[in-house]
This record gives sequence, structure tokens and C-alpha cells, in this order.
Amino acid sequence: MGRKKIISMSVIRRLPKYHRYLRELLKNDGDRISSKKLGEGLGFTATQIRQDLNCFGYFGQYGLGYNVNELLKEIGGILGLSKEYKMIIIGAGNIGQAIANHIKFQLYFKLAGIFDVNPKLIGLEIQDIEVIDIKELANFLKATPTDIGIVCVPKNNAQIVTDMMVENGIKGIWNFTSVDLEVPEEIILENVHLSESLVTLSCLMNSRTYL
Amino acid sequence: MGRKKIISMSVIRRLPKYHRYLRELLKNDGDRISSKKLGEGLGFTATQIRQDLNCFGYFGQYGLGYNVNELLKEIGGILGLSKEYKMIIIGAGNIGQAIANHIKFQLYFKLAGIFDVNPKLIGLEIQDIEVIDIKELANFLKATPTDIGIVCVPKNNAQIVTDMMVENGIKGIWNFTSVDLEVPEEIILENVHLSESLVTLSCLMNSRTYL
DNA sequence: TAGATTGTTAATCGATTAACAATC
DNA sequence: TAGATTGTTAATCGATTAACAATC
Repeated sequence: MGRKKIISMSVIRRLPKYHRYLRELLKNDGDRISSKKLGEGLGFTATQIRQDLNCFGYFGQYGLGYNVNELLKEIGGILGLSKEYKMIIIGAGNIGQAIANHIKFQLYFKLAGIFDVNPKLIGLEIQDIEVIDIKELANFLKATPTDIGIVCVPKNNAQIVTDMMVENGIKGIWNFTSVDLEVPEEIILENVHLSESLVTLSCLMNSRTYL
Repeated sequence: MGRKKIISMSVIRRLPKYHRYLRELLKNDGDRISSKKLGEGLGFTATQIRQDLNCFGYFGQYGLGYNVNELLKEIGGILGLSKEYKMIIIGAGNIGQAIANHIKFQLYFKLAGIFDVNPKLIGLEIQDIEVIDIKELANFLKATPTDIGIVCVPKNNAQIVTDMMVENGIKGIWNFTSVDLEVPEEIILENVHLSESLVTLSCLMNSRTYL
């Protein structure tokens, strides 16, 4: 109760790393871990980890550290990893297919449909899911409430398909185009800007001199 | 001269956005832009943009703003977008193929080879490039100096192929696995952690209440 | 010149780190 | 109890924003 603290984006971006590391830990080693060791494993300071965790409450034990399994559950809960998210992919091209494959290995995320405009792709099976005509999107979403829409279409169609999804009840957008999508405030948008990532790499390779 | 300022990662991550926006601008509208309008277009404050640019020198004109073309060139230079980077992809699976396709549309980046262990994939052509046996990697790199290696292999092989590339002169790694790769200090590492991105989306969709 | 907008310094805000009392 | 490590407050560091003189 009383969890009114505002969680910063910096903290949120670290949580998936904690979660991943703890999962590894549970597989291999022990059942307890200190903020110190967790920090060493992840490249953060112990203090930062304790600060981060204390945004959400206190689940450590004085003198003993954290119970791995318990902490994992807590963080999983914060990350919303409990129920299963239903997702659709718009765009059955290269990236769309790669993401379809990626999702197959994710617990908590389930691919419910793949859409495209290209008649050559419609009807094709990708990861056991038939590619559906984009014209059917609105009907599909009305019949099958879906949480997350994944945008893997060419730039010029990105906003259009996003609008269609938002109008039909999608709550989150995972965007793989280089477009800055416009979405209503209540819709969550997460971008994977590949081109920006690559150019950042280029920048860092270039600028070591004055970095 | 005297560009000794240390550029923060926050600034560097914004530069690709400036670059992209200015390219659009050059295509469409005018040849001049003020920090105010640039900020409006990108969702940053005018002050922030002026601060960012002044890390690298002064290329604005009092009273008139910035010359789009000139600014684009300057930022392109800072980003290292002048020469062409030679790249190879390790792993010709779904993501490897998607990235191969992606690179085709990038100026300044040229795909020089794709490698895999799978005999079924070796010899196949992807984006006009034949998939080569991973055993040939070291020889290939000795014969063909390459700037960037792209890691698209399964988790358990990620570090191995990275080490091979680093030993053979690769300067930058673009990592698409969920592994935290270990590289020598002088090697630049840029991660695209898809799973973390997806889990962040989940977290944000989940936690709007106390955000 | 008057208007506009930069370059830059100073003020504020936020995030990270240090320190330490609380407590298992 | 002594040793360890948390939870939390205070100090530091860095990044963003505000303000304004410089100047085209």
C-alpha cells in the first residue's frame, strides 16, 4: 500500500536486466544473492540496486541479502510478467518473420495473428500462424481482443496501421520502423530504432578521440 | 580545435534523431531551421538542442538559425557517416536475414559477408550474398578487413563468434542476442536487446497506475 | 535600428553514489 | 554477540532548463 512513488525510466530500463540475471541465477547457483554480488554480475553498484528495489518495497533480509526466487517473482510482477499478452504483427516481411520467431520463445507473450497487404504473403504460414489480409485487421481485433501490436511495415504505412490498431483497442505498440509514431497518451509505445542504433555504433567508433 | 569536451551518451543517443529529422527536412521544406522549430519537431527543448550542438562547436547563425544542409553535414561527420563501413553478419537465421535486408537500404553501411554453421544455409544467397561456412570466418577477415560484426547467432555461441571477430580485427559489434558480450575496452559494442525492449513494454503497460 | 535567435552561463532538477543506522 | 547486508538519508554528480548577453 501507498506505493505512490514515481518510477523513473532509468529504473524501468534496468528491471529487465535484473530479471534476466536472476533467472540465470536460479538455474545455476544459489537461492540467495546480495546487492553487492548482483551488482558485480550486472555492472551496477550495490547501492543502485538497493535504491532501485526500494522503489517497490523491501524484499531483502538484513544481513542475508535477497532470496533469488522471491525477488524474481517480485520483479516479474512489476514487469507485468504474470498473465499472457496477446500480440499481432503487422507486416510479414523479413523483420515481421524474425519477430514472429522471436516471440515463439518468449513466455508471457503469444502471437495471435500476422497481417500483410501483399497477396503473395497472405495465406502463407509463419510459425504456424497464417498471414491474414490487412483488410481483416479491424474485424480480427473486434473478435479477438489483443494487447500489443507490432509494427513491421514500410515507413509510409506505419502510422496508418498504428491508427487502425489503436482504434480497435490495442493497448501497446512495439515499433520497428524508423517513424516516430503518434499515439494517444494512454497507449504505450516502445520503439526499436535499428537505424539509430547502427548510427550510434558508427558514432562511437568514430569519436573515441574526444569521448 | 580544442574539442576536448566529453560527449555524454545522452547527447550521442539524440544525434541520430537530429540527423534523421534534418534529412527529412532537406527533402521537404526549407534550408534553414531554428533550434525552436527543430525542438518542436523532435520533442526536445530548443535549449537542449543548442546545448547538444555546442558540444561540437558553433554552426548556427545569430538571428537566423541553422542552415539545414550544413548542419546535416556536420552531424553526419560527428556520427561518422562519411566513409563506408564494411560489415559481416554471423548467423543467417531469421534475424540475420532481416538485418541483411535492413542494411541494404543504409547508405554508409555495406554488407560484405554472412556466416553460419548450418550446412543447409551455407551456399544460400541472401541479398545477393552467399552464406559462408563459419569455419572460413578467420580467413575471410584476414583477407577482407571488416569494421563491424553483427551477432545474430543463438545465445550459447554469441561470445565465441564475438571473440573470433575481435581476434581478427573487427572494431565494432552490433549484438542482437540477449547475452552481455565481453569485449576489450577499445571495441565498441552496441546492443539491441529485443527481449528487454519487449519486457519494458510489458512493464509500462502494467504499471501506469504508479508511474 | 529592431527582431530574432544563437552561444553560454547560472539555476534547477534528477539520478547516482556514499555513508550509516537498523536489524537479521 | 559479531558479521553481514539491508533500507534510507545525505552528498555528489550529471543532465536539463532558464535566462540573457552577444550578434547577425
